[in-house]
Amino acid sequence: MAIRVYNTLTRQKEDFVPAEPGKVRIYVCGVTPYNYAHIGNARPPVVWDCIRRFLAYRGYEVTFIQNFTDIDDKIIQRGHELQRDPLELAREYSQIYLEDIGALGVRPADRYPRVSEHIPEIIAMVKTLVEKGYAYVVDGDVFFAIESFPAYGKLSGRSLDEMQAGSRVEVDERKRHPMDFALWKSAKAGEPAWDSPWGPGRPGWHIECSAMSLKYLGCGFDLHGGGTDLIFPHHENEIAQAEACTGCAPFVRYWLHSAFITMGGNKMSKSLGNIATIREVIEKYSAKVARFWLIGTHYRNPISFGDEELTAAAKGLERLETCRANLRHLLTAEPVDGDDPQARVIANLTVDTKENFIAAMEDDFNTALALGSLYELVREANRWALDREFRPTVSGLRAVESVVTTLDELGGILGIWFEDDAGSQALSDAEIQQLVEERQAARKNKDWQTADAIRDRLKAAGIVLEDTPQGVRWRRE
RNA sequence: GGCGGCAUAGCCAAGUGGUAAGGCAGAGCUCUGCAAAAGCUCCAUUCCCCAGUUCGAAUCUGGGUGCCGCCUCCA
Repeated sequence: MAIRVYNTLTRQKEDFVPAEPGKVRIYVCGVTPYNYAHIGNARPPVVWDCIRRFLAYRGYEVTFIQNFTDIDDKIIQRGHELQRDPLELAREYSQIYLEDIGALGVRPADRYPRVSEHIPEIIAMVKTLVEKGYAYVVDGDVFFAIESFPAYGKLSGRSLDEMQAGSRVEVDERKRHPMDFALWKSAKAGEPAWDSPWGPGRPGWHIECSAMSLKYLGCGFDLHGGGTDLIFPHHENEIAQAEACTGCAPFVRYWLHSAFITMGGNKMSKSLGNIATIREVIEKYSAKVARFWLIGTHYRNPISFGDEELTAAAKGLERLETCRANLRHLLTAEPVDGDDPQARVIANLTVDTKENFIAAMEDDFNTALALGSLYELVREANRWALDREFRPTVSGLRAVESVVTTLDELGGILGIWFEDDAGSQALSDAEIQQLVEERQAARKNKDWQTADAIRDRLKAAGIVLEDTPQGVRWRRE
C-alpha cells in the first residue's frame, strides 16, 4: 500500500510519491520565539515527529528542517518591553522551545535555520525578485507584487477579487495592490538592521521560509507542514516568492496542515490569552501524557484541551504501559514444558496488529486509528497471558516476546515509550527481588503488616507489586 | 461580506456506500489476606435536522441549523 496524504493544495488525499525515490525532504514552520511556547505550538512538532519516525520505519531517508523566525515585529516589541536585545531574547526562547519539545520526545531536526543567520540568502532572493519584476522598491521597503504572480491564491483557494472585497485592514498607500506584502522592511531607529541594496533594514515575514527551505531542501521538496493558520497568508506567500524567484514549480509537492488546539471552544492563541504553556501542561500531566493526548486525535482535527481529556489520555497510556511491563516481567519466568495452542493465535495477532497499524499510518498518518490497533493487541494479550491458568511454556514465552516486540516497535513509531524516571531506578532488580522474597516470607506467616509495609516501601520507590497465582509480579512505575 | 472546515454515546475518538473500532468514565461480576493488575457482561437499532440517489448511506447529492478557523500577528 502506498502512503496517502491530504494535500491542502488539491484539497484531497493523494498517493505520496517523493521527488526522489527513497528520500523524503520535509520543512515545517517553527515558532517565533519571544516567550514560552504554548501547548498549541507543540502539536506540529509532535505530529511531524510521528510522521518522521513512520517514514523512517518504512525505509525512507528523511531530511527534516524546522526554522526559527528570530527576527520579527513581536520579538522586537518584546525586546523593547524587556529592554533586551531582540536577537538574544529570541535565542533564549528558542532554546527553551527546544527543551520543551525535546521533553515531549520530539527528536531533533536535522537543522534549525534562523533568519538572522540567512540574511545574505534572503537579500539575494529579494534582489532576484526585484530584477525579475515580481517586486518593487519604495523608500527602502521592498514589496512583492501579487498581481505579477498569476498563481497567487492557489493554496488558500482565493482569488484576488475575493480578498480585495474582504480586506478591512488599513492599507499602506504605497502598495500597488492592497495584498502586496513586504519582502524587506527599512529599519526604524532601535531595530536590528542589516545593510542591503535598498538601505539598512530587515526581512519581512514569509521570505525567510522560502529562502531557507530552498537553501536546505531545494525546489520541489516533498512535504511542507505547519498549522492551518499559516495557509494564508504565510504559505501562500512562500509559494509566490519561491516559484517566482526560481521559476520552478511546484515549490512543494504536498502541503500538510495540522488543526488547532482549542480551549473553551476557541482556538488557543496568544492574542486571545487562553493558553497553557507546554511547561505547564508537562508539569501538571507529564510529558508522556501530553504527547499521548496529542496523538490521540488525527492531526487534521481540532483537539480540545481540558482536564477530562488529559486524564483519560493518562489512563489509556497507563493501560498500554502496564501491559508492556507485565509481559516483560513474564519473560523473566522459568519456561515450563508443554504446548500452548493459544501462543500461535497471539503470534498471528501481532502480525495483524502490525498490518493494521501500518495501514492506519499510511492513511494520512492516522495516529488515532493506529493507537486503536495497539489496544486490541493489548486486550487479547492480557486475556491470555494474565489469566490465572497461564503457564510459561517455551512457545508461550516466545509469543509473549513477540507481543512485547510489537508494542515496542509500533509504540516507538508514535514515540509513546518514555524512559523510566530516574527515581524508579533507585533500587536494583536484585534489591527489589530481595524485598519481594522477604515480603513473601511474611505473607506465608500471615504477617500482613510486614508484608504491606514492604509493599508500601517499594511503592514509594516507584515499584508496583502485584500478587498473582503465578507469584509476585513487579514493575517500575 | 468572501473562502474553508467540522457536527458519531456522559467525555474523547475511529469509521467516505454493505449494516456503528477503540479509549476514558459508569454499573454488575470473576480473581483476591488486603491491594493492584487483568478478564467477562452491560453501556449509540443509531451517527445535528429535512429531503433525495441507491437493493443498501454515518458515509453520496441538495437544503437547513449549529460550532469553528482563515481573510490582521498566530502552530
